[in-house]
Amino acid sequence: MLKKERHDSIMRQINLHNRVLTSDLVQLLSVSEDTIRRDLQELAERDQLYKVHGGALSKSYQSSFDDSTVYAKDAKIIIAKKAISLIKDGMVILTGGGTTIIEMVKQLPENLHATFFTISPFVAIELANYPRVEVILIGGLFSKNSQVTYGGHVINQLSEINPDLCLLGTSALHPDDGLTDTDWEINQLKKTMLNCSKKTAVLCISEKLGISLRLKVAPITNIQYLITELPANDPQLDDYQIKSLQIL
Amino acid sequence: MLKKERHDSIMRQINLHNRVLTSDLVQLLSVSEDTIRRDLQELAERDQLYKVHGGALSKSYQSSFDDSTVYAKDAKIIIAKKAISLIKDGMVILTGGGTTIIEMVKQLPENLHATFFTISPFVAIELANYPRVEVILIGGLFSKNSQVTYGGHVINQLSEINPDLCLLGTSALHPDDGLTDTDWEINQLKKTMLNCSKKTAVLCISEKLGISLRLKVAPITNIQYLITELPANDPQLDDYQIKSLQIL
DNA sequence: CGGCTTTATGCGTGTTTGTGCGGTATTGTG
DNA sequence: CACAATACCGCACAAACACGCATAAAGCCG
Repeated sequence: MLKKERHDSIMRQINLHNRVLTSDLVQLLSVSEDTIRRDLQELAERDQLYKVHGGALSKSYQSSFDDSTVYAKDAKIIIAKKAISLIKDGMVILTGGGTTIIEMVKQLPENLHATFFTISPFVAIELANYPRVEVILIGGLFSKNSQVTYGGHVINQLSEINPDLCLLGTSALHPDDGLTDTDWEINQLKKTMLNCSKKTAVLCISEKLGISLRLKVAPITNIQYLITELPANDPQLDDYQIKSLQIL
Repeated sequence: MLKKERHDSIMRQINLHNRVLTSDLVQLLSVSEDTIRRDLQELAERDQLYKVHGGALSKSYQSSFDDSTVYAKDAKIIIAKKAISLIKDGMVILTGGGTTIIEMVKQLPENLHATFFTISPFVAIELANYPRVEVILIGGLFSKNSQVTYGGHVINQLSEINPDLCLLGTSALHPDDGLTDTDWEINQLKKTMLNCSKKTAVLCISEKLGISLRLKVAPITNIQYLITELPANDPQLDDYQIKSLQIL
């Protein structure tokens, strides 16, 4: 087995399970521990995973929990500013949840006049600070993990609205595989959000670029705007330079 | 389980609950007490949490500690304890918003198995900490003042459910005028909540007793339980000693 | 081809890390 | 003060790791 094949296999395992144990990989790939260790080290140097004693963890898993405190906050504020440039007075906007979106909401101009639909209670609470914004919280089952409402009831209600713009946080974005996720229900939800909206903007910190998870939400051609903290001409974004996608 | 995963798991617990007990974590993560203690120590050294005898507290506990600025908190905790005595495993419960209700939710037994409908995002977020509780957030317009959802859409959805118990915070309760309020929409909302439920409990700190506001929600005979921080035989409650109303 | 370097891998040895256990000290509470 | 719960300390041990070295395959070049 070639080194590259092994690396791919390891990355697949990681994206699938969010974690790998060195000992499991030894068995799976039938090579020595040292080899696996060297593999993980290399991949870690390339920032493709996060190495820990005993194995490795997915980067996206990583940042979804404790990082949201300080680490990526600056990046998220940059993203927020860019996203806000898409929002005009009088628009009807649908948002998902996640720290990136909440950061954006906090940066909105004081006197914005708009209508927001959201599936995230946190977003609703933040939006309540804006006197001229109408907030509609879409109700349904409340997800303990994602802290958004989900399930059939939410999907039904989404099918009754047609917002001008949908703002989505992301688990992963890949040039070929598009938008992907790990949770089936959230996956359905994102699909519906995307379909019911006239346009969709994806807010995505750069370290989630190039990653592909188990479940496919939508091809990249279904998205109109990609917002990252990088400048639009950054080489990391080269793979996303296609006609239908505007990069901010 | 990798150490880092354990740390993430602990941090998630803390961010949700604002506190963790060492003994709970031992069970949850199936490792020895020493290991948990070392974990907490490490996280404390990294300033990710605040270690105390018996467990740890969220660093931002101060922010939720500022709900010590919540008025009459001690009284509300007493009320909470009494209200919980009404809740049995398997019940379907509808709650309103307000600090009293939120305080109650925080005091719920760890392993409660129940279904909660709520119009308050805050309540939903708190309830999400309980693994065996199903949370349904009723969606609709989001009120900037009361921080609950309201309006026709909420009323419609309420008419489709029939919970065993409705828990209501109160603006005012009067022996003759019953439950009253000042806001027209919230008034409609409370009426509907009361009507759709099999039984209703009113959570009310004593100083709101004997007050009557502009808009009438319901006569006192429509309420089954009155919960205050006072003992049931307190003279202040004499006026409420009627057959249909049980005072806790 | 033969000699040379480069790259990838495995093995042996000593080190570090993570975890549990037993015993003892400390803390909180009635 | 007594008692239980919790914390701390040192030790033991296995698992994971780092490093140097040996080996072998692959690549390169005159």
